[in-house]
Amino acid sequence: MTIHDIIRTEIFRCLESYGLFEEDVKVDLEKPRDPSHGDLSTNIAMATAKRLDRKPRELAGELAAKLDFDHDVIESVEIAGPGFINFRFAPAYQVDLLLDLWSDEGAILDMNTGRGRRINVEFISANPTGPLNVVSARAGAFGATLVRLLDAVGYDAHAEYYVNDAGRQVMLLGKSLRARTMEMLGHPADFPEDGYKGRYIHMMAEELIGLSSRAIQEQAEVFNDESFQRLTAPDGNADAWVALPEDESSRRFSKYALMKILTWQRQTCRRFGLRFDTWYFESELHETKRVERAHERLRKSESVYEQDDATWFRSTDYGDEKDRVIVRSDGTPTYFLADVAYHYHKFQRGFERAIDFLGPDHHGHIPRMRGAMIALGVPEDWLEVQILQQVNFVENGRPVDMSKREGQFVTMDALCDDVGADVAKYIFLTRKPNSHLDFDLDLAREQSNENPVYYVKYAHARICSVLRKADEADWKNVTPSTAPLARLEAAPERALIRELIRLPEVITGAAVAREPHRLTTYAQDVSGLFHQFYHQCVILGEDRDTTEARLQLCLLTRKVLRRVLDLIGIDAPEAMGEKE
RNA sequence: GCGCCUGUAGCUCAGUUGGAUAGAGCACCGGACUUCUAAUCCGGCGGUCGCAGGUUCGAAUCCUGCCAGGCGCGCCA
Repeated sequence: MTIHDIIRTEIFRCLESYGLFEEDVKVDLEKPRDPSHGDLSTNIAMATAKRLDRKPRELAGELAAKLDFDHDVIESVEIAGPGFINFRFAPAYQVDLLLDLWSDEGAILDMNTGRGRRINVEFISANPTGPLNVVSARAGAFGATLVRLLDAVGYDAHAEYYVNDAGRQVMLLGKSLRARTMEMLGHPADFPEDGYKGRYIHMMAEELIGLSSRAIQEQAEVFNDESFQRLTAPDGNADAWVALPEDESSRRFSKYALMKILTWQRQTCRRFGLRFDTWYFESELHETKRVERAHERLRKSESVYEQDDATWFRSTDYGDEKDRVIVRSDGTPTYFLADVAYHYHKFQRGFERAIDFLGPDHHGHIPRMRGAMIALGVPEDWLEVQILQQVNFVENGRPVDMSKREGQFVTMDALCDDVGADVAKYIFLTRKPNSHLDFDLDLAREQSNENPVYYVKYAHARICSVLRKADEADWKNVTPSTAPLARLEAAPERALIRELIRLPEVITGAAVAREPHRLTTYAQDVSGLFHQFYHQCVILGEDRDTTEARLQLCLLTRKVLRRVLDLIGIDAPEAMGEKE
């Protein structure tokens, strides 16, 4: 029985004498933001006053007098403000919570909301037509942290990256590379209209020209280790491809470009600390006939019709603005149909839920995709879409153009070079998913020493330092335990403890609400309270009992910070390096 | 025109899902290093929560209407 249950039960017992029962009223318990208002608070008196024709504050006083609790759990019950009833936990109860935190078993017990259910989280899924940009970086920070959060609360979360390797964009990429290569080889070549003009195409062409067909095959060998087996290098080399008929030539260049770009993208991801359980290739959907089968299954749902030689899905039945083509009049399937097949396969793979992180330019896809899933017989709430709003980067006081085609954009690698992966991840996770964010690159660079992330890292390093000093002073094998922790009564100590025991609630809340940014807010709060505690309370002091208790508090704080930084995906340093 | 998102301190953003006196960081002003690391701490300055109504004991939070900004409305992906 949690403390919430204990309090609720007791409130309901008292309410019976007013003729109110559990089915009549909802008892909300919440944590007051002001610590002087206690640890939990209820508005029950205000919520029922009207119905009982009473004054809220008077009713609160009456109820408070009737409530009877074990003093080892609830220390006091007070009324305040317009009619709040505030509960203050007994120190012994808080110590129990702290010790739960120390033993992983206890903490996990509280976090068992996932019950092992499989959940698929798809993020980034950038077109393989250029280096990953900062929008992908934001998605990476969110997606990876959400996966860790879901795992932390007992889900079996799966990180997935969808590779659109079958579309026209990849062909266009190949044609762009072909044109650049031919240019460099002194052949006249028309650069495709809307082709990719980025510098990376030049770099790729330059590198390619010197390569033998054997060297190209060797480049593909790096894929043997992971889930990239689908990728193979094209036969031959640049000289040979240029001599081929245009179609076949473009195909070879596309294949090569795809291989190179995915290699880059994966490297960038690794550098950013991102790991994917699956890289799912669109081409596989076509080869395995899943696209066709999805088509047929949709057809059976009777929400498909023919018009103007094309096949349409009646997505307006599901709230879409207009119906969508799934097979073009030339007989080829649309991207949408492949995407439907992909998501349906996700469902078939046994995930009880799928979360997609999408950019704001894709929000229009939600109704049609949801509709298609429902038409295929997938539960309505199976697909969950999180829209990550655009990142607007500002450099030299000007917005940075993000178009890949024009080749002017901030890459994820450049971001790592500038501010470091840790700082970038942390900053992305200080914003909630649907906030539009302006990221001033110049400021991020300049401020890298004044950045909030260092505040948190420093708190951790500071604890490590104190603990090293303690070790030298012969405090070995300190472990949190009941009696010393119960001695912590100074205000800064109580405030820190109060915050630490929120950990399970913060993790659960962040996971359930899909709001990883709550972690950075929490890390900031814990760090701040630790810094205050550090300044106001001498840890390694004269009194051995006090020292022991405070060292235990340090250990607990460090554990909490580590856990949170781990979830955010950044390093918890033992010591801070020299300031630049 | 329709749809989605956003509007909170000079700037960048939080605000525990409707609670009590709206909070951080940066910037600015003033203090604290002979000390367990000052990448820290303490104090100050700074607000018609875009505007106007509504819902109720109570609204930054919910509903409606405006205003402003971003994005989307292809047999592209």
